[in-house]
Amino acid sequence: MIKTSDEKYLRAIYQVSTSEKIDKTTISELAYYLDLKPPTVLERLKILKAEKLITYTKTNGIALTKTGYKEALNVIRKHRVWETFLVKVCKFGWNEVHELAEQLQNINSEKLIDRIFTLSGEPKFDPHGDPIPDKAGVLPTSQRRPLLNSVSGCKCLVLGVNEDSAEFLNYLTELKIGLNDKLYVEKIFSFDGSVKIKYKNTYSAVLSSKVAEQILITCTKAGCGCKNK
Amino acid sequence: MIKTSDEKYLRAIYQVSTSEKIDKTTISELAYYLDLKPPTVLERLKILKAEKLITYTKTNGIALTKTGYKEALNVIRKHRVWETFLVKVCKFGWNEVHELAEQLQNINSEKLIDRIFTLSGEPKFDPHGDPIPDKAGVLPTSQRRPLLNSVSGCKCLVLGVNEDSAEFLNYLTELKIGLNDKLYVEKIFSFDGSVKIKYKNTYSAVLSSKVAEQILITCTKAGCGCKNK
DNA sequence: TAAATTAATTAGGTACACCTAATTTTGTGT
DNA sequence: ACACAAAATTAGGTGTACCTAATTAATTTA
Ligand SMILES: [Mn+2]
Ligand SMILES: [Mn+2]
Ligand SMILES: [Mn+2]
Ligand SMILES: [Mn+2]
Repeated sequence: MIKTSDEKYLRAIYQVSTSEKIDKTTISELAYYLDLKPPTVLERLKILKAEKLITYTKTNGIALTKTGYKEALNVIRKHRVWETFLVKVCKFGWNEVHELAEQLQNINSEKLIDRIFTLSGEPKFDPHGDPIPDKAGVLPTSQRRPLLNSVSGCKCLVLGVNEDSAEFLNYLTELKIGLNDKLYVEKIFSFDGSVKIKYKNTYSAVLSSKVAEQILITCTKAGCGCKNK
Repeated sequence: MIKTSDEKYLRAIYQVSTSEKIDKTTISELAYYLDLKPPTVLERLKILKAEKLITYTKTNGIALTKTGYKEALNVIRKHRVWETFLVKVCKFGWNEVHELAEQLQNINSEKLIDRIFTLSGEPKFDPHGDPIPDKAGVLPTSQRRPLLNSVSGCKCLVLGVNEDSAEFLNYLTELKIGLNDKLYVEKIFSFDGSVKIKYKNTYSAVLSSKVAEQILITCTKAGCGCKNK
């Protein structure tokens, strides 16, 4: 049986290893993500390895085994289903749910998750646009890419964010940018890569490249020539 | 700040000390209720005492202080609100929710409990008929007493049960006895105190005194002479 | 009231999830 | 190739929540 503590690590390993900017999943990356010290993480990894949930070699770093991946996706499912429930049913803001979902994700009842999932309208994506795996561990697909790689004149739809942090989401909320909003890319400043956008008729903003990198969009203008990925 | 572990003990102390059949709340009673050994409980009680959440003297046993009582009722509230949500909104059976609510009761978010409470229809009583304290810690009242103390000819309404255990609730469910059902007391066998009831037009059953003791009812027949309490 | 029983307490563990400091291994730049 | 920096590992803690076995105190019961 997989323990609460295992779940935390498996989710972290999944998140770190699917993150764009990290090539190899190392102990120090994991420790940073989990806000723990490397020896603590190493100790637990040895157990996960013994449980055959991960493999770990110096050359390839940390990777999930088939079983480990299955378990990781199950935790991801629980986390994202709870987040969706909190936003859709309980009317929380998308910036308020991540930490709470981290508590709720280790409640141990498949039946409960099923009911919460139904109550939330059987969602395919969570409030941050992240795909929710089905019970078999299959992720729905969507072609999303960072707003950063757009060209001026592009018309986009916001499909998600790369960051869950309340800090970042608060910022977007302040700018009145949310999931499924339409953005018009007015200009890209090649100097620093910042992006000027217009949206919701009256709003406009200049987003730093750091912010534009975190906003995931899909281009809705046919053949606009924006570089995908 | 009150910890998860404190909450568990405070709820237990409340439950044991309000239980009819236990006169003094002792370490061994608590240990039995919590399924722990006495030294473990004693150790924790020392901390709770230092935190001024309980008082403990050999003569009076364990008692909650004002603060401790406040906290205990808050956990009780969370537990019972979750149970109600699980039954009313998630369509669980009343026999399936206690253990799950024990996990959920330590989720730390007042806002979440408020939303769950609203979604459940702002209930005053949980699925077992137990009163849900309001946010100020005030319990709604209802005059309930064991079915055991009835007289033949009595007409009763089931308002609750003394036992949460799945085992007991399964038994009642099998007999088709549930909350708010009307029972007609046909006969009391003075030999062993068992109670013959008729209900739902077609059903009838003989309940042992042990069972009748756990079913809480209110008498709906005026002046039927049944001994209250 | 003395003996027997039961409850409370003390003493001294284990397992787990974390830590710091020290050492060893690995990777990089010149 | 060598020196330096970064990452991994080892060694040896801490605090918390539990345990058993032994002792002491309090209650019953004879
Ligand atoms: Mn999240
Ligand atoms: Mn999310
Ligand atoms: Mn309960
Ligand atoms: Mn209940």
